[in-house]
Amino acid sequence: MYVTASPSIEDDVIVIPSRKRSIARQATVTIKPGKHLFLEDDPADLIYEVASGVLRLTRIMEDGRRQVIAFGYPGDTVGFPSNGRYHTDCDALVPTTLHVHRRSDLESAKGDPELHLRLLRAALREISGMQDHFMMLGRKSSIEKLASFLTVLSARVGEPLGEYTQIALPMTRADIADFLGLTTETISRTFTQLRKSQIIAIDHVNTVVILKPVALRAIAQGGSD
Amino acid sequence: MYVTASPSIEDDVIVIPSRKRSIARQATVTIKPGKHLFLEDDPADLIYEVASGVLRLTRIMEDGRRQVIAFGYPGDTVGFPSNGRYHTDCDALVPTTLHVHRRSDLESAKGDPELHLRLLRAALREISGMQDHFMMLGRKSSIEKLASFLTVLSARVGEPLGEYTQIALPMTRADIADFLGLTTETISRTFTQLRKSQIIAIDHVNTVVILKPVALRAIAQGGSD
DNA sequence: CCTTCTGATTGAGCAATGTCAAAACCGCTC
DNA sequence: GAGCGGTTTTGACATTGCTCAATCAGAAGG
Repeated sequence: MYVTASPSIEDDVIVIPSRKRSIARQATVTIKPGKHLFLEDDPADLIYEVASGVLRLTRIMEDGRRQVIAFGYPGDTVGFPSNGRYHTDCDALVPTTLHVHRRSDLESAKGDPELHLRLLRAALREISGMQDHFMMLGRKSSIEKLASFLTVLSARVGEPLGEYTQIALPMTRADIADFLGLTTETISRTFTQLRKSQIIAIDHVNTVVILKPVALRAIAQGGSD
Repeated sequence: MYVTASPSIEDDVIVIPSRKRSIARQATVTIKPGKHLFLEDDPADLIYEVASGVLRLTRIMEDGRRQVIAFGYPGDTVGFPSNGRYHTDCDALVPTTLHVHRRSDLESAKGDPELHLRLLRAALREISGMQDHFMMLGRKSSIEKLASFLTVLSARVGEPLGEYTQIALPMTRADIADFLGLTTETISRTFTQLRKSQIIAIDHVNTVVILKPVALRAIAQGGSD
């Protein structure tokens, strides 16, 4: 089903012992675009915190249908295990650096309680975010989905550009489609629709400027009736 | 937007100090059908483990669109907080008993590490389950969604009935629809379709018998091409 | 037993989104 | 700067699932 020749972490990733001596086992990793950090069903020995860059977490059905579970931005924790295994594939969209934690340190009762608590908080944040995503996947129209996506990204990683906010999109239209449960064609058409109504401008294919954030948010929440 | 006259827990729920003295603060609660355990944005002081019964976790948009986030069956943990608040409404479909934990005990670093770890495990299990649900919401057809739903329920709470498996459905068609991102009409039509192809039998509206579990699973995973 | 109410089913038509195909665009390499 | 491969955009058409509406079924109460 899935790629079975699981690459060892070492193939793709450079592990650098961290300078920080306060937390003994912490280390830093860098990963190049397109390279996998882990695959579904790999034993989940390591848990990662994104320090810089963007990750893509995906699941794939036997017939090739794909769902992008999440994009991992700085501050996000990825690699939550279940039954000791990863439950998504994970690769990098851009050069990405990560902090690494050994699962055994975090999950066992004897580990650093501070770290322990951080993992729990991250998991709870993750659950909350996923619940938002449910509403989006299950109940929103294509334009509401895309508007929601851009609104969230804007708040999270938007950069001021004059009086507007600019967003870099390191993922393809197909990635966005698989994240929102749509097709690339629908994503493309919906971008065009938002552009024509002057709510966004598309500078480059991968660079969006939000011209009317209020209107965008209104659409995201279904206020376009 | 949401019901603002938040009922205090005491209105709906009877808290009984637990007999188990080993875990000081644990208590048991019972809740009647239709009664709310908590509402979205309530301060999340308590975390619950379902002991018996079924809960429904929902989120509602301003315009009334609803997403059922999950059904809480025995063994499930509900009430994961984020920023100290609940992020869904939660009510009971049938009489339900729950074990109660104070959040402060679980989340702070000083709480019982054993319990602490159980909460983390529950959160990780939750994340894993939600990831499955993403694929379902984003990428499956209506019949695949319903087949997946019945397959999961069958494994989780199916009861043998002769050589077949019977499933009780304490939720309405509308609940199933809002769980799967469909409408009641589509759910109804899809049930009919599965019944006519002899894969399930509908004994009572709320009681389904799985006649061909293999076929059902095949449909659930997209094997109906 | 009859009425009533709510939820479930079925039908007909429609709208949103998917599919298939072609064209345009962008970044590379030669 | 011409050619190439992959991505994006656009168009025409098909299909899935939704909307609106009618009917049906089952539970509760008089």
